[in-house]
Amino acid sequence: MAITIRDVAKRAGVAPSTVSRVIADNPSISEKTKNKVRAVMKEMNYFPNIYAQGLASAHSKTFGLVLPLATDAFYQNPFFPTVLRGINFEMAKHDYSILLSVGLDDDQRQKHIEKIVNGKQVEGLIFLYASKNDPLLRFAQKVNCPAVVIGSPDNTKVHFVDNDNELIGYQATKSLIQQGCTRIAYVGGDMNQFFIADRHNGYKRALEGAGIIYDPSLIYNDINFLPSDGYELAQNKIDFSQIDGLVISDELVAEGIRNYLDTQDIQDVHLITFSAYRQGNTQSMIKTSYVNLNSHIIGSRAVDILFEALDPDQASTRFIHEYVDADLHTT
Amino acid sequence: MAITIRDVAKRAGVAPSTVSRVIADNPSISEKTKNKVRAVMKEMNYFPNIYAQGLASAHSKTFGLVLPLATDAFYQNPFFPTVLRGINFEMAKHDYSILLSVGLDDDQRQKHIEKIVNGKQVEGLIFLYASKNDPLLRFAQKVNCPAVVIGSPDNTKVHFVDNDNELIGYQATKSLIQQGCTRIAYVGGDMNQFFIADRHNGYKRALEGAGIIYDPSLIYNDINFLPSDGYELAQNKIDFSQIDGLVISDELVAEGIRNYLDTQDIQDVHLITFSAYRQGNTQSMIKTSYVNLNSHIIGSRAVDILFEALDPDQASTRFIHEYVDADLHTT
DNA sequence: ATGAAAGCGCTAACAT
DNA sequence: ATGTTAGCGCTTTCAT
Repeated sequence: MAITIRDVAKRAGVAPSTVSRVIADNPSISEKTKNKVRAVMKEMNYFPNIYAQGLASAHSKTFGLVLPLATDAFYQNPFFPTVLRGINFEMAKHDYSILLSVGLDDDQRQKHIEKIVNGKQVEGLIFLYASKNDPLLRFAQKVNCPAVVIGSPDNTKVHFVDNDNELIGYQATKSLIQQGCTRIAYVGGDMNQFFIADRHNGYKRALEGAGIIYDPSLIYNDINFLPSDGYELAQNKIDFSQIDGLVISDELVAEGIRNYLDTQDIQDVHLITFSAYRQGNTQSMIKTSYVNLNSHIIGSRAVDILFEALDPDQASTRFIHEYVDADLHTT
Repeated sequence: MAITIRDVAKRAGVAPSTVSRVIADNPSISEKTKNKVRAVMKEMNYFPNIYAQGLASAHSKTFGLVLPLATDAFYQNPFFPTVLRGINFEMAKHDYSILLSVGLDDDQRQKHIEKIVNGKQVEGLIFLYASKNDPLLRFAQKVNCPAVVIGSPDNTKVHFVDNDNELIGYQATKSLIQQGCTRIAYVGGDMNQFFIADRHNGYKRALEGAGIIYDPSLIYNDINFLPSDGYELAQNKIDFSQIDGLVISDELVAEGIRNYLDTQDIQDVHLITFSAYRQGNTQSMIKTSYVNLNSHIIGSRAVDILFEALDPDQASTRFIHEYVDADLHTT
């Protein structure tokens, strides 16, 4: 058997509860006692049994992280590790752990979530995606499990954190307009994804604000989120003689498009895209501006919101919808 | 308070221990009793408290997953979600959970691992990367925590699963030779990473076996693992008039190179690369063969090996080094 | 095949 | 400021 709180207490000449209070850094324990107990803990290489703590305190100090299905191209996007870094950062600060939701299909995933939520292994859930009519999210709401979504779900009765996609679509487009562009195309993606639709709406509003007519033939939504997709789109679909600016929703797609333009020596088109973080290492002939999405902040805010939601002071039913600021970088 | 095993027992007219046995599907309980108890569990929406189970049984049914630092380009590689899928699959089968290792630097990560290992929150660790002289791996060994590395670490006293990188480097190169190539370049990466060095060695051996002289000027190792890196390499460094074949260690890099070749209408060069899984959606002018690494199997084998390592029957000290078969696909 | 009872290692009143 | 004590909800001998 491993070494327990009683062993430490005995050796330190105090009661187990005192050791427990030292672990929790309870202010009612004198510094002197704390130091003595801590010395003994170190000396004996004592570590509290997390499951015993969890059982006794009814706090698992763990959040569940719900990922999209592993086949999703999502994982290849810098957004994922960036937001994960933000979550890590905040969780580490609070000394909380992250439990991954396991499962290869919705049914498996739901069973697992059910188990860890009802089994009190997690105190809350972070959804790392927002999809339409998500059964897992519905489940979390049904069992009244605190949850926060990263992205904008089709469900306002839930906490979520996201960029203001309409706004950044607007700002990005406006920035191109201010640089003198008048024929601006938009490369989006699946319009069922809200952030795509929202950025598109912002794009549209910016055009209207500048008195530029919205031309549906300049909208490219039939595309996935990989560089090769952008490359092929640029090669086969886009007529660059017709445009002088391009708003690109996905940064990997933008990379593919930029690659294509470089080879063709097309230089008279402005690009703007949205970036989870700045790599800064791509030298290109093309003028590429970007909107920094500060995705790591999205991650850390999501964690904070979950802590707020856990707070028992918050008797009332309310939902936090938070938008993280993005900042524009023009070149 | 939530509903407990006693509540179920009372309602089912049995002892708590009987309910516990039903949960564990203990064969000494009659089918009749099992059915009755299960019905009551369902009726009362009972879920066992995982922390209470863990405390009483001394089994957390959880493995820790140690990821590389979140800034790593690793996350953008299809390898990551693919191997994660394999891990998921196997863990779900065994009804185990995955706890993520939290922390933004080695020190934080080590503290966290120390806590979850000594605190009995995890029964073993899966390292999702292999780096030289890894302090976290050393730590796991020091505290005698069962661990398995995905990749080939510089440490043979540990379990690991990987592809046989020397062999697949050899096979890939040989395949080009059989297709008639004689001037074959190799695009690798950081030679400090063992899989890069190993694939390179296989490449070298294949050349020697065919009587082709190894030409250091055809080796490109100064490159990162993103499509843009491949693109730039192809554009600025590689003289395609000098070669007729190209072995490319990383599939994203290969994508970038292929993009470049497509734009230049260079078609008289064979490409071969290594792929975590087959996307199959890239139509290119270039002949691209690939070695399917079956990375999802690497993930599931890693989990199985950890279970083996946990098995108390294995009194002896031994280390499993397992190589997952890759298969060659030529076009 | 099932029940009774003793913990697992910790926290949290309640004392003092 | 610290000790005493009674659980937290489950598993697991040991009985029968």
